Amino acid sequence: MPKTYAPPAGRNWDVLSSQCPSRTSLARIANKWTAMTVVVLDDGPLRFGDIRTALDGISGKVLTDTLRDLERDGMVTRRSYSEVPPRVEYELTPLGRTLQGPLTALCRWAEEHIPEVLAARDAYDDR
Amino acid sequence: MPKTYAPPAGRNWDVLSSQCPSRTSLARIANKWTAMTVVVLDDGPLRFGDIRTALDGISGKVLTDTLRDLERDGMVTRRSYSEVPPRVEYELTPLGRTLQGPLTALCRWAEEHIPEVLAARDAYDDR
DNA sequence: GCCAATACTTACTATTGGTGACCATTAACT
DNA sequence: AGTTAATGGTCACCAATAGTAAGTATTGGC
Repeated sequence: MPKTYAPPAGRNWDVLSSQCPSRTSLARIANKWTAMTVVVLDDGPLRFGDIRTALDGISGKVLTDTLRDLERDGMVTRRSYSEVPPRVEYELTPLGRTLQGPLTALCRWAEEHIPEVLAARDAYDDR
Repeated sequence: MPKTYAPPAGRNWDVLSSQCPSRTSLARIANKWTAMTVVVLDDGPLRFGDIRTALDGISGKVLTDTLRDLERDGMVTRRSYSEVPPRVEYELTPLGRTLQGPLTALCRWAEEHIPEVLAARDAYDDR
């Protein structure tokens, strides 16, 4: 029987409580590389190298770490084919797909509101 | 005349491009403290100390840094009253309020899906 | 004169992010 | 036979960021 989890007795899960495991989970998903990775995995499985290219500027180590963390938390699956050169594909799980809405929204926000943000920064730095 | 910004010629803003300023902005908002701060500022202005209490576990320095960055990017306003002891209130700007939807969704996701995440971690660590 | 209260600084340490070099494997060239 | 290229990593290292703990300024109340 698989283990199931419930919040601490008499409470609900609450990211605002420093003891709550949901806060650790928030820390993982509220991260630029996580957001970009999930967005990029939107159209089906991708190979490691393709993700690396799509995420323009990410280092191999950081991408490995990001994908492993996402895999551990059940958001992506890793499929490795015994070929040479090696081929490894990553794909969102159903759980991972539930993140696409919120994380895509974040990326869009950054793109849509960047003019206001840049203007605000100028104003602040000019004071 | 206030400065206005447009994306690089012939392109749109794109967080996936490492040169695009929207990626810096994504890095700021895709952050656990930013998310929690925006969520907590939902009901009107709050004092520094109240935010600190609500964010259970954040240090003074990190909260100061977070709030200053949000202020610089035009998402919160800081109002300081000349009293002793000092009183400083922080409030979301209209721009900051447009972040509430996406960031509240992230926090909720963390709370709602934490049982699945914990189960996935167990499964991964048991392999 | 001393303490409490608040919103910070400052100096320090720990953790994370990021870089560049290297590795194992085998097909395709020269 | 030796060399090159491709892929998905790892490793040792350095830089940047997050976090900790102590200190500062101000002044009303005791």
